[in-house]
Amino acid sequence: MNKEDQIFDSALQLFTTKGFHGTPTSEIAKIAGVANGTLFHYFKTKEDLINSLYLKVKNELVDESTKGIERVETLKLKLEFLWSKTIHWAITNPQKIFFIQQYMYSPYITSNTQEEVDKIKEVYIDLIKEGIKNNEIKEIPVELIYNIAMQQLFGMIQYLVANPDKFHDSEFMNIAFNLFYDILKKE
Amino acid sequence: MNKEDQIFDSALQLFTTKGFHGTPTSEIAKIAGVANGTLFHYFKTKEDLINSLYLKVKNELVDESTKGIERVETLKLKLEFLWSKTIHWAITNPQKIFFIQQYMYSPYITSNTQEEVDKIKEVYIDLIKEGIKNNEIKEIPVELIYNIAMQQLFGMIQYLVANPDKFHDSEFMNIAFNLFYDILKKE
DNA sequence: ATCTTTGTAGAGTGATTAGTCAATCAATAT
DNA sequence: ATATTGATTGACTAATCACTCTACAAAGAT
Repeated sequence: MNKEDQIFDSALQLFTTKGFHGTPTSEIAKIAGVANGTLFHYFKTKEDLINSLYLKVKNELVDESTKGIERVETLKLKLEFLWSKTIHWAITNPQKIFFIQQYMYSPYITSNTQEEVDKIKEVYIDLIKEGIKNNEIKEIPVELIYNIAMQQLFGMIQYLVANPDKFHDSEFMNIAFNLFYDILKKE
Repeated sequence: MNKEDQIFDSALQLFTTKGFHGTPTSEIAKIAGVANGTLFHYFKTKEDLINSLYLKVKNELVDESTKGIERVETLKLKLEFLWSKTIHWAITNPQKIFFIQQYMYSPYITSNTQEEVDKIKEVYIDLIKEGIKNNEIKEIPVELIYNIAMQQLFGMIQYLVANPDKFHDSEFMNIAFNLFYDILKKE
């Protein structure tokens, strides 16, 4: 693994467990196995590091959850695909989802980064818009549906991280998905 | 206002805009209009301060949203009562809800504080349990329903803070509540 | 072969900060 | 009156930290 990724990994771990200003760059470098100065070769400032990390993790989440979705036919199946892929990614990367939850409202994430993140989420927004147009999703402001659905999904993930056995209970997962789908679908 | 509350106010404002370690205690004291030493008379450490603040704000949220609920008759009306009271409180105290969202997953909040917070939320849990017993709420693990409902509510609040005019659109608010109620209610 | 760019190191620095401390001050009790 | 307790102050300190700087190594480019 290259040094940049080693720094990312180390920063992810430390920022989630000790907070942004609670983590010295020297410790990030140490855990990453590089010199302090090397960190500043790859990232101009500590803020630059956390912003790059946030963007990277968000991108990974979207990429992982949408990879292969074009082969899925109906909207409902697409939503189920996204829903379960996201949960799967979250369960296997609890540190990353925890990082997102912790820093999505943080002042260390600049508005510039937030704008970049907003661009990424267009994939989801487009899907919702299409669903509304085809009369499959409720006619409610897209931003609202997106917010509610995302937050609800986070709530589900939280529960599954605390109760991992449920993740393999397919009956449960089916009910769980419908909890998600029912708020979106037009009856 | 007493000095302790002045410190709380100042800390709330600074922690949300500059982060925990991003805010010097000296600045908290300055904005609060007290001496640096006074802060440490009321709070043993800076961590003690943010934990006390978190507990205080969470308590306020629950108190404000449940005040007067005993006079409401049906479960559905109780839920609507809670839902709209919470939103109202959030809209009039955006700084506080922002603080909660930002620090609920933060490592600065000790597990001790989290336990205290868990005790407070029992009010909501009891209501859900009662609803399940009376066949009015879906038979799904209480923790899950609570998580999902809360997170969804946060999503709604986020949207309303960004679109404040919608808050006075009663038709919209009605649809919005049903978005919340539908995931809970047993059909 | 020589030059240029890029990566890596880690000691050093100037600035900042959480928390202490000794000294008053105010209020209440005895 | 006197003692006791708690409130308040702000200068001080020991430690820490983000970032710089200089030096050197490796790898391409010419």
